[in-house]
Amino acid sequence: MMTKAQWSHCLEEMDKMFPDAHCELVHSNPFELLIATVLSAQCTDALVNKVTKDLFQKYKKPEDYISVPIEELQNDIRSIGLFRNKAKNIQALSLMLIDQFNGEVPPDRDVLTTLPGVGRKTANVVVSVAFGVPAIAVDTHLERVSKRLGLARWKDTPLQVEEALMKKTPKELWSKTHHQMIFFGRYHCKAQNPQCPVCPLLDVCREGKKRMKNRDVRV
DNA sequence: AACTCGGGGCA
DNA sequence: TGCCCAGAGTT
Repeated sequence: MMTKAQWSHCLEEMDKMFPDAHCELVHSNPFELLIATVLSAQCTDALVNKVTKDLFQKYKKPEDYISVPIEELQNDIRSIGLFRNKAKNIQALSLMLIDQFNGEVPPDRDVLTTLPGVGRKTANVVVSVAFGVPAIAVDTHLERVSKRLGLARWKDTPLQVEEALMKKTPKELWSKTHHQMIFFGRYHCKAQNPQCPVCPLLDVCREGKKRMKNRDVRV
């Protein structure tokens, strides 16, 4: 397993590679971030941003989302995947915010998870980006990178990966680490054709060294 | 643990 | 045109 010192070195190298890593969802308040993050499940942030530009012009408050027929909301988000589920979740979620939370987004990860369409990953993004709560939102990028580097075991669940990362990372860096790892995973440590031959983390990466030894990697 | 829900992007 | 990408909920 990777040591804390090695992981600290990795974070420094990722910072050099992606100094501008940041949340890519376009939003101006916690409610918009919540909607954008729910929409982002199983699709890219770039795709979500195409939809939310118009969406947030039309829908400002939870009340606005439940004031239209579900077919209309479905149509407004049709170009992203899973739009029927997401439209239903957003209307149910808006109703819950009005009924239980005075129309506000609760700034608590475990409370957010009770909302429909909000799992642990989405809740972690919302509390960390909107409310500054230290959190590491584990998506497929973080999961893959953590397992390749040797920070987590191959059989670990996303929650186990999150716990391993929190254990090895200073708390004040949790939120930043999430964004760095997203960029590193998407553009460098890709699911297909990871850039091991030019990777600055190669000397401490379990999977990278294995791949270089086997030389089945395209350079 | 496996399955389902749906599109866009890209080769 | 077929493969790859990206979470939550249910069984």
